[in-house]
Amino acid sequence: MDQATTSSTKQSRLYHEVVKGIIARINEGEYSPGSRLPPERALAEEFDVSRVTLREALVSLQTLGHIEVRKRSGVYVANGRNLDSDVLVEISAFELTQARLMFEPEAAALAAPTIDSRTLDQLAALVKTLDKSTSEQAGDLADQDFHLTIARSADNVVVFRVIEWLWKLRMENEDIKQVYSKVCSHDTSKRGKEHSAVLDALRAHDPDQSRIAMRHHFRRLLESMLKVTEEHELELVKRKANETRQRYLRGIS
Amino acid sequence: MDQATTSSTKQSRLYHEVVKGIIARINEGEYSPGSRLPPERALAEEFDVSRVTLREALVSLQTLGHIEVRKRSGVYVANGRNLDSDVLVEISAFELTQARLMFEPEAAALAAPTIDSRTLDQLAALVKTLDKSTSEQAGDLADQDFHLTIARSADNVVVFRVIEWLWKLRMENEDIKQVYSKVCSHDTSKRGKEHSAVLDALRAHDPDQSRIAMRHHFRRLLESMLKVTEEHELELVKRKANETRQRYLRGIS
DNA sequence: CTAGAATAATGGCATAACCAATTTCAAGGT
DNA sequence: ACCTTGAAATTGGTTATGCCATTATTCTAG
Repeated sequence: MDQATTSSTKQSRLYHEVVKGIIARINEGEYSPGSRLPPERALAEEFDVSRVTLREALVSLQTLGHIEVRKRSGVYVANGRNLDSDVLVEISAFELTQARLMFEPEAAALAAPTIDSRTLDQLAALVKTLDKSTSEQAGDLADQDFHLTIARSADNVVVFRVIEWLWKLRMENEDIKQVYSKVCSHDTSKRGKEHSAVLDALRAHDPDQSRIAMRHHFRRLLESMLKVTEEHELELVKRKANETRQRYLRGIS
Repeated sequence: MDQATTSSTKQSRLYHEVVKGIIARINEGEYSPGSRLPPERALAEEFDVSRVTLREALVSLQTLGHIEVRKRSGVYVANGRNLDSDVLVEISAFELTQARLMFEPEAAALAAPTIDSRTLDQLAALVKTLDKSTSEQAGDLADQDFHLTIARSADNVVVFRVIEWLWKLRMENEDIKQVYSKVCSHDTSKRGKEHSAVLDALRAHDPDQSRIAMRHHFRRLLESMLKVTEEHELELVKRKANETRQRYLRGIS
Protein backbone atom coordinates (compact mmCIF):
# COMPACT_ATOMS: atom_id res chain seq x y z
CA MET A 1 0.00 0.00 0.00
CA ASP A 2 0.84 3.56 -0.61
CA GLN A 3 0.95 4.76 2.93
CA ALA A 4 -0.64 8.17 3.30
CA THR A 5 0.44 9.71 0.05
CA THR A 6 -3.02 10.89 -0.91
CA SER A 7 -3.77 12.89 2.18
CA SER A 8 -2.22 16.07 0.89
CA THR A 9 -5.01 16.88 -1.52
CA LYS A 10 -7.91 15.22 0.20
CA GLN A 11 -9.07 17.25 3.10
CA SER A 12 -11.66 14.96 4.56
CA ARG A 13 -11.05 11.66 6.17
CA LEU A 14 -10.58 8.60 4.07
CA TYR A 15 -13.15 6.65 5.97
CA HIS A 16 -15.77 9.13 4.81
CA GLU A 17 -15.30 7.91 1.28
CA VAL A 18 -15.78 4.36 2.41
CA VAL A 19 -18.91 5.33 4.32
CA LYS A 20 -20.31 7.02 1.25
CA GLY A 21 -19.41 4.05 -0.88
CA ILE A 22 -21.12 1.57 1.39
CA ILE A 23 -24.22 3.71 1.76
CA ALA A 24 -24.38 4.01 -2.01
CA ARG A 25 -24.23 0.28 -2.38
CA ILE A 26 -26.97 -0.12 0.19
CA ASN A 27 -29.17 2.42 -1.55
CA GLU A 28 -28.59 0.82 -4.89
CA GLY A 29 -29.69 -2.48 -3.51
CA GLU A 30 -26.37 -4.19 -3.91
CA TYR A 31 -26.55 -4.85 -0.20
CA SER A 32 -30.16 -5.31 0.75
CA PRO A 33 -31.55 -4.83 4.27
CA GLY A 34 -30.77 -7.74 6.50
CA SER A 35 -28.17 -9.15 4.17
CA ARG A 36 -24.59 -9.68 5.07
CA LEU A 37 -21.80 -7.55 3.76
CA PRO A 38 -18.50 -9.10 2.72
CA PRO A 39 -16.04 -9.62 5.55
CA GLU A 40 -13.93 -6.70 6.69
CA ARG A 41 -10.81 -7.95 5.03
CA ALA A 42 -12.51 -8.28 1.67
CA LEU A 43 -14.21 -4.89 1.93
CA ALA A 44 -10.94 -3.26 2.82
CA GLU A 45 -9.39 -4.65 -0.30
CA GLU A 46 -12.35 -3.61 -2.44
CA PHE A 47 -12.14 -0.02 -1.28
CA ASP A 48 -8.39 -0.17 -1.37
CA VAL A 49 -7.92 0.91 2.23
CA SER A 50 -6.46 -0.73 5.26
CA ARG A 51 -8.61 -2.77 7.53
CA VAL A 52 -8.32 -0.17 10.26
CA THR A 53 -9.75 2.52 8.01
CA LEU A 54 -12.47 0.20 6.84
CA ARG A 55 -13.27 -0.42 10.46
CA GLU A 56 -13.53 3.28 11.15
CA ALA A 57 -16.08 3.50 8.38
CA LEU A 58 -18.00 0.64 9.96
CA VAL A 59 -17.93 2.37 13.34
CA SER A 60 -19.36 5.51 11.79
CA LEU A 61 -21.97 3.56 9.88
CA GLN A 62 -22.86 1.75 13.06
CA THR A 63 -23.18 4.99 14.98
CA LEU A 64 -25.47 6.26 12.27
CA GLY A 65 -27.54 3.13 12.62
CA HIS A 66 -27.17 1.96 9.06
CA ILE A 67 -25.45 -1.28 9.81
CA GLU A 68 -25.16 -3.77 12.57
CA VAL A 69 -21.97 -5.62 13.35
CA ARG A 70 -22.31 -9.02 14.92
CA LYS A 71 -19.22 -10.41 16.50
CA ARG A 72 -17.65 -13.26 14.66
CA SER A 73 -20.56 -13.43 12.30
CA GLY A 74 -20.44 -10.48 9.99
CA VAL A 75 -21.63 -7.03 9.12
CA TYR A 76 -25.31 -6.72 8.30
CA VAL A 77 -27.44 -4.01 6.78
CA ALA A 78 -29.78 -2.79 9.47
CA ASN A 79 -33.42 -3.41 8.85
CA GLY A 80 -34.91 -3.08 12.31
CA ARG A 81 -33.62 0.48 12.41
CA ASN A 82 -33.26 2.73 15.34
CA LEU A 83 -36.34 4.42 16.63
CA ASP A 84 -34.89 7.73 15.66
CA SER A 85 -33.47 7.48 12.22
CA ASP A 86 -36.38 6.80 10.00
CA VAL A 87 -39.22 9.21 9.75
CA LEU A 88 -39.67 7.92 6.26
CA VAL A 89 -42.26 5.32 7.04
CA GLU A 90 -45.67 6.60 6.24
CA ILE A 91 -47.47 7.00 9.47
CA SER A 92 -50.94 8.37 9.64
CA ALA A 93 -52.03 10.84 12.27
CA PHE A 94 -54.58 8.31 13.44
CA GLU A 95 -52.05 5.62 14.06
CA LEU A 96 -49.84 8.01 15.91
CA THR A 97 -52.64 9.29 18.09
CA GLN A 98 -53.80 5.79 18.81
CA ALA A 99 -50.30 4.87 19.91
CA ARG A 100 -50.15 7.94 22.11
CA LEU A 101 -53.54 7.03 23.55
CA MET A 102 -52.05 3.71 24.51
CA PHE A 103 -48.69 4.78 25.87
CA GLU A 104 -48.84 8.25 27.32
CA PRO A 105 -51.49 7.50 29.93
CA GLU A 106 -49.29 4.70 31.23
CA ALA A 107 -46.39 7.09 31.52
CA ALA A 108 -48.55 9.53 33.44
CA ALA A 109 -49.65 6.78 35.78
CA LEU A 110 -46.05 5.83 36.37
CA ALA A 111 -45.04 9.41 37.02
CA ALA A 112 -47.86 10.22 39.42
CA PRO A 113 -46.57 8.64 42.63
CA THR A 114 -43.15 10.19 42.55
CA ILE A 115 -43.50 13.48 40.71
CA ASP A 116 -42.08 16.33 42.75
CA SER A 117 -43.56 19.72 43.42
CA ARG A 118 -41.02 21.60 41.37
CA THR A 119 -42.03 19.67 38.28
CA LEU A 120 -45.69 20.18 39.12
CA ASP A 121 -45.08 23.90 39.19
CA GLN A 122 -43.41 23.71 35.83
CA LEU A 123 -46.39 21.86 34.45
CA ALA A 124 -48.75 24.47 35.88
CA ALA A 125 -46.75 27.18 34.17
CA LEU A 126 -46.93 25.27 30.91
CA VAL A 127 -50.69 24.96 31.19
CA LYS A 128 -50.91 28.71 31.58
CA THR A 129 -48.55 29.31 28.69
CA LEU A 130 -50.60 27.06 26.51
CA ASP A 131 -53.85 28.75 27.44
CA LYS A 132 -52.74 32.21 26.53
CA SER A 133 -50.46 31.31 23.67
CA THR A 134 -51.35 33.15 20.51
CA SER A 135 -49.37 31.51 17.78
CA GLU A 136 -49.99 27.93 16.93
CA GLN A 137 -46.34 27.07 17.12
CA ALA A 138 -45.97 28.43 20.63
CA GLY A 139 -48.97 26.39 21.68
CA ASP A 140 -47.57 23.25 20.16
CA LEU A 141 -44.26 23.71 21.91
CA ALA A 142 -45.92 24.23 25.26
CA ASP A 143 -48.02 21.17 24.58
CA GLN A 144 -44.94 19.16 23.79
CA ASP A 145 -43.17 20.43 26.87
CA PHE A 146 -46.10 19.45 29.02
CA HIS A 147 -46.25 15.91 27.76
CA LEU A 148 -42.51 15.35 27.67
CA THR A 149 -42.10 16.71 31.17
CA ILE A 150 -44.58 14.16 32.41
CA ALA A 151 -42.86 11.42 30.45
CA ARG A 152 -39.54 12.44 31.94
CA SER A 153 -41.03 12.28 35.40
CA ALA A 154 -41.82 8.65 34.84
CA ASP A 155 -38.11 8.31 35.48
CA ASN A 156 -37.54 5.56 32.96
CA VAL A 157 -35.26 6.22 30.03
CA VAL A 158 -36.93 3.69 27.80
CA VAL A 159 -40.38 5.13 28.40
CA PHE A 160 -39.12 8.62 27.83
CA ARG A 161 -37.40 7.67 24.62
CA VAL A 162 -40.54 6.12 23.25
CA ILE A 163 -42.69 9.15 23.99
CA GLU A 164 -40.00 11.46 22.74
CA TRP A 165 -40.02 9.57 19.47
CA LEU A 166 -43.80 9.86 19.27
CA TRP A 167 -43.49 13.60 19.60
CA LYS A 168 -40.80 13.71 17.02
CA LEU A 169 -43.18 12.09 14.58
CA ARG A 170 -45.87 14.52 15.65
CA MET A 171 -43.69 17.55 15.00
CA GLU A 172 -41.63 16.55 12.00
CA ASN A 173 -44.15 15.00 9.68
CA GLU A 174 -45.93 17.65 7.68
CA ASP A 175 -49.07 15.67 7.00
CA ILE A 176 -49.46 14.81 10.65
CA LYS A 177 -48.81 18.37 11.70
CA GLN A 178 -51.52 19.55 9.40
CA VAL A 179 -54.10 17.21 10.83
CA TYR A 180 -53.19 18.18 14.38
CA SER A 181 -53.33 21.81 13.44
CA LYS A 182 -56.85 21.45 12.16
CA VAL A 183 -57.96 19.63 15.26
CA CYS A 184 -56.45 22.15 17.61
CA SER A 185 -57.92 25.15 15.87
CA HIS A 186 -61.19 23.33 16.11
CA ASP A 187 -61.28 23.24 19.87
CA THR A 188 -58.39 24.71 21.76
CA SER A 189 -60.34 25.34 24.92
CA LYS A 190 -60.79 21.66 25.66
CA ARG A 191 -57.10 20.97 25.49
CA GLY A 192 -56.44 23.40 28.32
CA LYS A 193 -59.11 21.88 30.51
CA GLU A 194 -57.88 18.39 29.90
CA HIS A 195 -54.31 19.33 30.67
CA SER A 196 -55.53 20.86 33.92
CA ALA A 197 -57.33 17.66 34.77
CA VAL A 198 -54.15 15.68 34.21
CA LEU A 199 -52.20 18.13 36.31
CA ASP A 200 -54.71 17.85 39.15
CA ALA A 201 -54.47 14.09 39.13
CA LEU A 202 -50.69 14.27 39.19
CA ARG A 203 -50.85 16.74 42.06
CA ALA A 204 -52.90 14.21 43.97
CA HIS A 205 -50.24 11.61 43.14
CA ASP A 206 -53.03 9.38 41.92
CA PRO A 207 -51.83 6.97 39.22
CA ASP A 208 -55.24 5.69 38.19
CA GLN A 209 -56.77 9.11 37.97
CA SER A 210 -53.76 10.36 36.02
CA ARG A 211 -54.11 7.53 33.58
CA ILE A 212 -57.81 8.20 33.18
CA ALA A 213 -57.34 11.91 32.69
CA MET A 214 -54.66 11.38 30.08
CA ARG A 215 -56.68 8.72 28.34
CA HIS A 216 -59.62 11.05 28.23
CA HIS A 217 -57.47 13.73 26.69
CA PHE A 218 -56.32 11.47 23.92
CA ARG A 219 -59.65 9.86 23.35
CA ARG A 220 -61.22 13.23 22.80
CA LEU A 221 -58.33 14.15 20.54
CA LEU A 222 -58.77 11.05 18.46
CA GLU A 223 -62.48 11.63 18.16
CA SER A 224 -62.01 15.24 17.17
CA MET A 225 -59.51 14.06 14.64
CA LEU A 226 -61.95 11.64 13.12
CA LYS A 227 -64.62 14.28 13.05
CA VAL A 228 -62.42 16.93 11.52
CA THR A 229 -61.16 14.55 8.91
CA GLU A 230 -64.69 13.63 8.11
CA GLU A 231 -65.59 17.27 7.70
CA HIS A 232 -62.48 17.79 5.67
CA GLU A 233 -63.33 15.00 3.30
CA LEU A 234 -66.88 16.28 3.13
CA GLU A 235 -65.47 19.64 2.18
CA LEU A 236 -63.39 18.00 -0.51
CA VAL A 237 -66.44 16.28 -1.92
CA LYS A 238 -68.38 19.53 -1.93
CA ARG A 239 -65.61 21.38 -3.67
CA LYS A 240 -65.29 18.71 -6.26
CA ALA A 241 -69.00 18.79 -6.85
CA ASN A 242 -68.80 22.53 -7.15
CA GLU A 243 -65.99 22.30 -9.67
CA THR A 244 -67.98 19.82 -11.64
CA ARG A 245 -70.97 22.08 -11.58
CA GLN A 246 -68.88 25.02 -12.66
CA ARG A 247 -67.42 23.05 -15.47
CA TYR A 248 -70.73 21.90 -16.72
CA LEU A 249 -72.39 25.23 -16.22
CA ARG A 250 -69.56 27.13 -17.79
CA GLY A 251 -70.99 27.43 -21.20
CA ILE A 252 -74.50 28.16 -20.12
CA SER A 253 -74.62 31.36 -18.19
CA MET B 1 -1.39 -3.80 26.85
CA ASP B 2 -2.16 -7.42 27.11
CA GLN B 3 -3.59 -7.98 23.69
CA ALA B 4 -7.19 -9.00 23.87
CA THR B 5 -7.05 -10.84 27.10
CA THR B 6 -9.90 -8.91 28.62
CA SER B 7 -12.38 -9.62 25.87
CA SER B 8 -13.51 -12.84 27.42
CA THR B 9 -15.44 -11.07 30.13
CA LYS B 10 -16.20 -7.79 28.42
CA GLN B 11 -18.88 -8.31 25.87
CA SER B 12 -19.64 -5.08 24.13
CA ARG B 13 -17.30 -3.03 22.05
CA LEU B 14 -14.40 -1.51 23.87
CA TYR B 15 -14.66 1.80 22.09
CA HIS B 16 -18.12 2.23 23.58
CA GLU B 17 -16.57 2.50 26.99
CA VAL B 18 -14.22 5.16 25.75
CA VAL B 19 -17.10 7.06 24.15
CA LYS B 20 -19.03 6.95 27.39
CA GLY B 21 -16.00 8.05 29.32
CA ILE B 22 -15.32 11.02 27.10
CA ILE B 23 -18.96 12.09 27.06
CA ALA B 24 -18.99 11.87 30.82
CA ARG B 25 -15.95 14.11 31.03
CA ILE B 26 -17.57 16.58 28.69
CA ASN B 27 -20.78 16.64 30.66
CA GLU B 28 -18.91 17.05 33.89
CA GLY B 29 -17.11 20.03 32.50
CA GLU B 30 -13.68 18.52 32.56
CA TYR B 31 -13.57 19.21 28.84
CA SER B 32 -15.57 22.36 28.19
CA PRO B 33 -17.14 23.20 24.82
CA GLY B 34 -14.61 24.54 22.38
CA SER B 35 -11.67 23.35 24.39
CA ARG B 36 -9.10 20.92 23.17
CA LEU B 37 -8.88 17.39 24.35
CA PRO B 38 -5.55 15.74 25.07
CA PRO B 39 -3.86 14.23 22.02
CA GLU B 40 -4.91 10.80 20.88
CA ARG B 41 -1.84 9.10 22.21
CA ALA B 42 -2.36 10.54 25.67
CA LEU B 43 -6.06 9.72 25.70
CA ALA B 44 -5.34 6.20 24.60
CA GLU B 45 -3.03 5.77 27.54
CA GLU B 46 -5.50 7.34 29.96
CA PHE B 47 -8.24 4.95 28.93
CA ASP B 48 -5.77 2.14 28.72
CA VAL B 49 -6.62 1.20 25.16
CA SER B 50 -4.68 1.20 21.94
CA ARG B 51 -4.67 4.20 19.72
CA VAL B 52 -6.74 2.33 17.16
CA THR B 53 -9.53 1.80 19.65
CA LEU B 54 -9.32 5.34 20.91
CA ARG B 55 -9.65 6.47 17.31
CA GLU B 56 -12.74 4.36 16.83
CA ALA B 57 -14.26 6.14 19.80
CA LEU B 58 -13.38 9.49 18.24
CA VAL B 59 -14.95 8.47 14.95
CA SER B 60 -18.14 7.53 16.75
CA LEU B 61 -18.12 10.73 18.77
CA GLN B 62 -17.54 12.68 15.61
CA THR B 63 -20.40 10.95 13.87
CA LEU B 64 -22.61 11.85 16.79
CA GLY B 65 -21.50 15.44 16.45
CA HIS B 66 -20.06 15.77 19.90
CA ILE B 67 -16.52 16.52 18.88
CA GLU B 68 -14.61 17.96 15.99
CA VAL B 69 -11.26 16.67 14.88
CA ARG B 70 -8.93 19.09 13.19
CA LYS B 71 -5.97 17.63 11.39
CA ARG B 72 -2.68 18.23 13.01
CA SER B 73 -4.27 20.47 15.56
CA GLY B 74 -6.31 18.40 17.92
CA VAL B 75 -9.65 17.15 19.02
CA TYR B 76 -12.13 19.78 20.13
CA VAL B 77 -15.40 19.62 22.00
CA ALA B 78 -18.15 20.69 19.63
CA ASN B 79 -19.49 24.11 20.37
CA GLY B 80 -23.04 24.86 21.26
CA ARG B 81 -25.67 22.26 21.73
CA ASN B 82 -24.86 19.30 23.76
CA LEU B 83 -27.81 17.08 23.62
CA ASP B 84 -26.82 14.66 26.15
CA SER B 85 -26.20 11.84 24.24
CA ASP B 86 -27.33 8.62 22.87
CA VAL B 87 -24.74 6.19 23.88
CA LEU B 88 -24.44 7.51 27.36
CA VAL B 89 -27.83 6.26 28.39
CA GLU B 90 -27.45 3.14 30.35
CA ILE B 91 -30.60 1.17 30.03
CA SER B 92 -31.13 -1.30 32.80
CA ALA B 93 -33.02 -4.53 32.45
CA PHE B 94 -35.46 -3.22 35.03
CA GLU B 95 -36.29 -0.10 33.13
CA LEU B 96 -36.76 -2.07 29.97
CA THR B 97 -39.04 -4.59 31.62
CA GLN B 98 -41.03 -1.85 33.26
CA ALA B 99 -41.53 -0.20 29.89
CA ARG B 100 -42.58 -3.50 28.41
CA LEU B 101 -44.97 -4.01 31.30
CA MET B 102 -46.54 -0.70 30.41
CA PHE B 103 -46.70 -0.99 26.65
CA GLU B 104 -47.01 -4.58 25.55
CA PRO B 105 -50.28 -5.28 27.37
CA GLU B 106 -51.81 -2.32 25.59
CA ALA B 107 -50.70 -3.72 22.27
CA ALA B 108 -52.22 -7.08 23.14
CA ALA B 109 -55.49 -5.40 24.06
CA LEU B 110 -55.50 -3.57 20.78
CA ALA B 111 -54.78 -6.72 18.83
CA ALA B 112 -57.40 -8.87 20.53
CA PRO B 113 -60.56 -7.77 18.73
CA THR B 114 -59.23 -8.13 15.23
CA ILE B 115 -56.61 -10.85 15.36
CA ASP B 116 -57.29 -13.53 12.78
CA SER B 117 -57.25 -17.29 13.20
CA ARG B 118 -54.18 -17.78 11.03
CA THR B 119 -52.15 -15.60 13.33
CA LEU B 120 -53.61 -17.37 16.34
CA ASP B 121 -52.39 -20.65 14.91
CA GLN B 122 -48.95 -19.21 14.43
CA LEU B 123 -48.93 -18.08 18.05
CA ALA B 124 -50.00 -21.53 19.20
CA ALA B 125 -47.14 -23.04 17.24
CA LEU B 126 -44.73 -20.59 18.83
CA VAL B 127 -45.93 -21.50 22.30
CA LYS B 128 -45.20 -25.13 21.52
CA THR B 129 -41.82 -24.31 20.09
CA LEU B 130 -40.96 -22.36 23.17
CA ASP B 131 -42.03 -25.12 25.50
CA LYS B 132 -39.89 -27.77 23.92
CA SER B 133 -36.98 -25.59 22.92
CA THR B 134 -33.70 -26.81 24.26
CA SER B 135 -31.21 -24.05 23.63
CA GLU B 136 -31.65 -20.73 25.29
CA GLN B 137 -31.25 -18.90 22.04
CA ALA B 138 -34.00 -20.83 20.33
CA GLY B 139 -36.29 -20.12 23.23
CA ASP B 140 -35.53 -16.43 23.13
CA LEU B 141 -36.25 -16.28 19.44
CA ALA B 142 -39.58 -18.04 19.84
CA ASP B 143 -40.37 -15.66 22.68
CA GLN B 144 -39.54 -12.70 20.52
CA ASP B 145 -41.60 -14.04 17.66
CA PHE B 146 -44.56 -14.52 19.96
CA HIS B 147 -44.52 -10.99 21.28
CA LEU B 148 -43.75 -9.33 17.96
CA THR B 149 -46.48 -11.26 16.22
CA ILE B 150 -48.96 -9.92 18.72
CA ALA B 151 -47.60 -6.44 18.34
CA ARG B 152 -47.91 -6.73 14.58
CA SER B 153 -51.49 -7.80 14.96
CA ALA B 154 -52.27 -4.54 16.68
CA ASP B 155 -52.09 -3.26 13.12
CA ASN B 156 -50.48 0.04 13.98
CA VAL B 157 -47.04 0.79 12.60
CA VAL B 158 -46.12 3.11 15.43
CA VAL B 159 -47.04 0.61 18.09
CA PHE B 160 -45.17 -2.11 16.29
CA ARG B 161 -42.09 0.01 15.89
CA VAL B 162 -42.00 0.81 19.56
CA ILE B 163 -42.26 -2.79 20.64
CA GLU B 164 -39.80 -3.85 18.00
CA TRP B 165 -37.36 -1.36 19.45
CA LEU B 166 -37.95 -2.70 22.94
CA TRP B 167 -37.04 -6.16 21.71
CA LYS B 168 -34.00 -4.87 19.98
CA LEU B 169 -32.79 -3.53 23.30
CA ARG B 170 -33.67 -6.83 24.89
CA MET B 171 -31.63 -8.84 22.42
CA GLU B 172 -28.69 -6.64 21.64
CA ASN B 173 -27.58 -5.39 25.01
CA GLU B 174 -25.34 -7.93 26.63
CA ASP B 175 -25.98 -6.85 30.19
CA ILE B 176 -29.71 -7.02 29.70
CA LYS B 177 -29.48 -10.36 27.95
CA GLN B 178 -27.58 -11.74 30.88
CA VAL B 179 -30.21 -10.67 33.37
CA TYR B 180 -33.00 -12.11 31.25
CA SER B 181 -31.05 -15.30 30.83
CA LYS B 182 -30.75 -15.71 34.58
CA VAL B 183 -34.44 -15.08 35.07
CA CYS B 184 -35.51 -17.51 32.39
CA SER B 185 -33.32 -20.31 33.61
CA HIS B 186 -34.85 -19.65 36.98
CA ASP B 187 -38.36 -20.48 35.93
CA THR B 188 -39.01 -21.44 32.35
CA SER B 189 -42.21 -23.30 33.03
CA LYS B 190 -44.10 -20.20 34.05
CA ARG B 191 -43.32 -18.44 30.85
CA GLY B 192 -45.07 -21.12 28.84
CA LYS B 193 -48.17 -21.02 30.97
CA GLU B 194 -48.37 -17.28 30.83
CA HIS B 195 -48.00 -17.27 27.09
CA SER B 196 -50.82 -19.79 26.88
CA ALA B 197 -52.99 -17.55 29.01
CA VAL B 198 -52.34 -14.65 26.69
CA LEU B 199 -53.11 -16.79 23.71
CA ASP B 200 -56.39 -17.94 25.22
CA ALA B 201 -57.45 -14.38 25.86
CA LEU B 202 -56.60 -13.42 22.31
CA ARG B 203 -58.55 -16.41 21.03
CA ALA B 204 -61.55 -15.13 22.92
CA HIS B 205 -60.96 -11.72 21.30
CA ASP B 206 -61.16 -10.24 24.76
CA PRO B 207 -59.12 -7.02 25.00
CA ASP B 208 -59.32 -6.62 28.76
CA GLN B 209 -58.42 -10.20 29.47
CA SER B 210 -55.56 -10.01 26.99
CA ARG B 211 -54.23 -6.95 28.69
CA ILE B 212 -54.51 -8.58 32.09
CA ALA B 213 -52.81 -11.76 30.96
CA MET B 214 -49.95 -9.88 29.39
CA ARG B 215 -49.60 -7.61 32.38
CA HIS B 216 -49.47 -10.62 34.62
CA HIS B 217 -46.74 -12.12 32.47
CA PHE B 218 -44.58 -9.03 32.76
CA ARG B 219 -45.33 -8.40 36.39
CA ARG B 220 -44.14 -11.88 37.24
CA LEU B 221 -41.10 -11.35 35.04
CA LEU B 222 -40.22 -8.13 36.77
CA GLU B 223 -40.62 -9.70 40.18
CA SER B 224 -38.48 -12.68 39.23
CA MET B 225 -35.92 -10.27 37.96
CA LEU B 226 -35.82 -8.40 41.21
CA LYS B 227 -35.55 -11.63 43.11
CA VAL B 228 -32.81 -13.08 40.94
CA THR B 229 -30.83 -9.90 41.12
CA GLU B 230 -31.20 -9.90 44.84
CA GLU B 231 -29.91 -13.43 44.98
CA HIS B 232 -27.10 -12.56 42.67
CA GLU B 233 -26.00 -9.68 44.82
CA LEU B 234 -26.37 -11.85 47.87
CA GLU B 235 -24.11 -14.36 46.17
CA LEU B 236 -21.56 -11.67 45.55
CA VAL B 237 -21.64 -10.64 49.17
CA LYS B 238 -21.23 -14.23 50.25
CA ARG B 239 -18.32 -14.79 47.95
CA LYS B 240 -16.63 -11.69 49.17
CA ALA B 241 -17.15 -12.73 52.76
CA ASN B 242 -15.73 -16.10 51.89
CA GLU B 243 -12.64 -14.56 50.35
CA THR B 244 -12.20 -12.42 53.39
CA ARG B 245 -12.52 -15.43 55.63
CA GLN B 246 -10.01 -17.36 53.55
CA ARG B 247 -7.61 -14.50 53.76
CA TYR B 248 -7.84 -14.21 57.48
CA LEU B 249 -7.85 -17.91 58.13
CA ARG B 250 -4.99 -18.56 55.81
CA GLY B 251 -2.29 -18.63 58.36
CA ILE B 252 -4.20 -20.51 61.00
CA SER B 253 -5.05 -23.97 59.70
C1' DC C 1 -27.10 -40.37 8.73
C1' DT C 2 -25.93 -38.10 12.72
C1' DA C 3 -22.93 -36.44 16.65
C1' DG C 4 -18.78 -34.58 17.58
C1' DA C 5 -14.29 -33.02 16.73
C1' DA C 6 -11.04 -30.49 13.90
C1' DT C 7 -10.53 -26.46 10.85
C1' DA C 8 -11.45 -22.21 8.64
C1' DA C 9 -13.48 -17.72 8.86
C1' DT C 10 -14.38 -13.51 11.18
C1' DG C 11 -14.61 -9.57 14.08
C1' DG C 12 -11.87 -7.26 18.17
C1' DC C 13 -7.84 -5.36 19.63
C1' DA C 14 -2.80 -4.36 20.14
C1' DT C 15 1.69 -2.81 18.43
C1' DA C 16 4.78 -0.52 15.52
C1' DA C 17 5.83 2.32 11.98
C1' DC C 18 5.66 5.99 8.58
C1' DC C 19 3.66 10.29 6.50
C1' DA C 20 2.54 15.20 6.13
C1' DA C 21 1.50 19.07 8.15
C1' DT C 22 1.48 22.16 12.25
C1' DT C 23 3.33 23.98 16.38
C1' DT C 24 7.06 25.09 19.35
C1' DC C 25 11.16 27.05 20.53
C1' DA C 26 15.62 28.33 20.50
C1' DA C 27 19.55 29.95 17.66
C1' DG C 28 21.06 33.58 14.89
C1' DG C 29 20.99 37.93 12.62
C1' DT C 30 19.57 42.82 12.63
C1' DA D 1 15.52 43.82 22.43
C1' DC D 2 12.99 42.18 18.39
C1' DC D 3 12.22 39.68 14.53
C1' DT D 4 13.36 35.89 11.37
C1' DT D 5 14.21 31.27 10.55
C1' DG D 6 14.68 26.61 10.52
C1' DA D 7 15.01 22.32 12.80
C1' DA D 8 12.85 19.27 16.09
C1' DA D 9 8.86 17.76 18.50
C1' DT D 10 3.95 17.21 18.13
C1' DT D 11 -0.25 15.55 16.15
C1' DG D 12 -3.73 13.47 13.39
C1' DG D 13 -4.07 10.00 9.23
C1' DT D 14 -3.07 5.72 7.51
C1' DT D 15 -0.95 1.24 6.71
C1' DA D 16 0.72 -3.33 7.90
C1' DT D 17 0.96 -7.32 10.74
C1' DG D 18 -0.22 -10.44 14.27
C1' DC D 19 -2.70 -12.61 17.88
C1' DC D 20 -7.10 -13.77 20.35
C1' DA D 21 -11.80 -15.72 21.09
C1' DT D 22 -15.73 -17.28 19.14
C1' DT D 23 -18.58 -18.50 15.60
C1' DA D 24 -19.54 -21.09 11.27
C1' DT D 25 -18.22 -24.85 8.50
C1' DT D 26 -16.38 -29.08 7.22
C1' DC D 27 -14.83 -33.45 7.95
C1' DT D 28 -14.58 -37.69 10.30
C1' DA D 29 -15.83 -41.51 13.09
C1' DG D 30 -19.48 -44.19 14.96
